[in-house]
Amino acid sequence: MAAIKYSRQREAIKDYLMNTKQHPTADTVYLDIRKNYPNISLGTVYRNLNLLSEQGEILKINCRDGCDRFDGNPEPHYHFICKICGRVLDLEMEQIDHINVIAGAGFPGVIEGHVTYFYGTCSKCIPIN
Amino acid sequence: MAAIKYSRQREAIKDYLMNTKQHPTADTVYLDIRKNYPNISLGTVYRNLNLLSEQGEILKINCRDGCDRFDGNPEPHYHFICKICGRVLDLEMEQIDHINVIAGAGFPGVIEGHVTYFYGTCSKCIPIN
DNA sequence: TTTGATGCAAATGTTTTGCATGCAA
DNA sequence: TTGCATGCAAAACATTTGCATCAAA
Repeated sequence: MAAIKYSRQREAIKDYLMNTKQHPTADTVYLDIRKNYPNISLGTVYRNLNLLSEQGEILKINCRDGCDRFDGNPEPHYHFICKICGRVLDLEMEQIDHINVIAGAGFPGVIEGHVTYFYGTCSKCIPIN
Repeated sequence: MAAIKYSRQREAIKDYLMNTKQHPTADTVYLDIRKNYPNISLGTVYRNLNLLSEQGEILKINCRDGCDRFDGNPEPHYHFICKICGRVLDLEMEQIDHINVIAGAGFPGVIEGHVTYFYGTCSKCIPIN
């Protein structure tokens, strides 16, 4: 197993993610980090985002709008995706692991977890009557 | 709005999906359809898969293994993805729409639905002791 | 000094698209 | 005839990777 060495680029990426409530794409991370590290490459951003999510330090969100998004909060939590503006928001709700039991009833395999996101209209996109 | 005209390619794709329990990728659909329609193009397969799923005649599944999969059964239902072999299986379980209510509590927007899949080990991949 | 990390560019894999032609209505 | 659908190839996109070089340990 390869030892992980410090890199200021990785540190900057983690820092950036921990200080935003947005759920940026890899490209957004790249563009923003580049303001402070003009020489950083997109490959490095991808490599570090993958490394950090494998290490459990960040979350990789598959929101299915074409590209992955990243969340600096590694605690398992649910997300909401606005179908109007596309924003990804954190939801403050309990874990709903009981649905694993529901899914497992009568299923011959082993259910280990679930991936869930909610969609709808966010407060900013609700039309004012 | 453009009228939709019959095409035997689209019919073959829909037929193929309705008669399989697999959840094939676009490329798999293409390769299999090509056995009967050697001249069909991948572009046509993609165009029709998108059209059919927009029409609600099939389901597009974002299983997060890089490419989308398709399901000839358009009724909402849940899927299980085996993390060992990657197979996508249908789950026979009730709709769990109560989780929308849980997610909506205290959330300022409107929750309209959720996307969920379960993962774990399928019966064929459970090691025999 | 050793070895992981970087920057760059090229490659990859999936999906979309432009366009001339084919075919349904 | 009209115009949607097709086949083909090129393009678009997100992501990964090979490699020489840089820097952490």
